[in-house]
Amino acid sequence: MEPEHSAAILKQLNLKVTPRRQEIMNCLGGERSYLSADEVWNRVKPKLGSIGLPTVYRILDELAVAGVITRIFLSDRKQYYFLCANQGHHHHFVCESCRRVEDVEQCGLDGVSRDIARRSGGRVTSHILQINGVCGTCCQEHAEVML
Amino acid sequence: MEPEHSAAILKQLNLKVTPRRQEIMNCLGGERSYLSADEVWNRVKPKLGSIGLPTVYRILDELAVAGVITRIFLSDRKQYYFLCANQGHHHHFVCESCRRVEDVEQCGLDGVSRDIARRSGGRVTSHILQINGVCGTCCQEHAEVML
DNA sequence: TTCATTGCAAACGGTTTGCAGCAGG
DNA sequence: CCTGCTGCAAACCGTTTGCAATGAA
Repeated sequence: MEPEHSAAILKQLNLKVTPRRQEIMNCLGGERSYLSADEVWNRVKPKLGSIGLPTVYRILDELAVAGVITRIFLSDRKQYYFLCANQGHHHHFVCESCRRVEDVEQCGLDGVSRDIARRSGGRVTSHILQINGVCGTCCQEHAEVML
Repeated sequence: MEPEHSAAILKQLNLKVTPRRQEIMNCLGGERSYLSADEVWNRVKPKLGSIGLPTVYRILDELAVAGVITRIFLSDRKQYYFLCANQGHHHHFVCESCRRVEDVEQCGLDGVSRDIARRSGGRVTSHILQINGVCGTCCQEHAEVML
C-alpha cells in the first residue's frame, strides 16, 4: 500500500497520519493471510526501529472499528486481522498449509436467513463462516500432508 | 438429563461416572442456550456443595472434545458451551438477545467446496459456520433493541 | 501550542497447570 | 488397591489501561 493511499484513508477517519499507522496498514496490505497482533508487531518493528505492542493493538483496533480491516476470531482465542481489498460480502478459504487466504464469493447464507425469518420470525445480524482446507498449490506440492 | 443417560454416555467415553460430570451434563442438558464455564460453575455449585472452577473447565473440555457438547465462539473471547441433541451435520443460529440456540440444517457448503475444487484445485477439510441474530420471540418483544 | 499518539509497566480476566489428596471401579 | 478425578493456588498469555512523554497539525 502506497503512503499516499494510507494517508488518505487515515485523514478520512480523522486519525493523524503517523509512521506507525502507515507501516501497519502497509504491512497488512502486503499480506495474503491473517496476522495476529504480535505477528504484525514483529513485521513492523524492524522497519520502524521500535514500537510498543500496545500501540499495535490500539492501531489494529482503530482500523477494525473503522472497517478498514477485518477482525477474525478463531478458536485459539487470539484475534487475527486481515486487510481485504474485496469490499463486497464474501468469506475466506484459509489454507491450513500455507495460511493463504482466498475469497469465497458465494455463501448459502441468503437462503438460511430467509429460512430463519420464515420459520421463526428471527433476524440474522451477522455470521461467521470460515472454510479451512488445503489450497490448490499446496495440494500439488504436499499431496501427502494432512493436518 | 437422567442420571442413567449421562452415566451411559460417560462410560462409552471411558470416563468415570462422577457426580461432578453428571451434574454438569445435567445442567447443560436442561438449558436451551449456551453457557460460559463460570455460569455452569455457578449453577452446579449449590447442587454439589462445592466444585472448583478448574474442574468445570476440565469436564467441559472433555465433553467438547468427545463431541457431546458444542463450543460456541463469540467475539468476547470467552468460550461458551451448548449441549445439542441433534447429532447430524448442522449449524447454529444463536440469539444475541436471549442466547437461545436454534438448529440450522442447511448450509450451502457443498456448493462452495465444489467451487473451490473446480477453480483452484483446493480441498476443503473443515468449516466453521455460526449464525448470530435475534430470534423470533426477541424480535417481537424488543423490536427496538439492537446490539 | 494543543491535543492526539505512543511507550512502558503494570493490571486484567479467562483459562490452564502442577501437585497433593480423594474416590470410583 | 490403583488409576483417574478433583481442589487449590499459582502460572499463563493475549489483551487492555494509566499515565507521563512525545510529536503531528
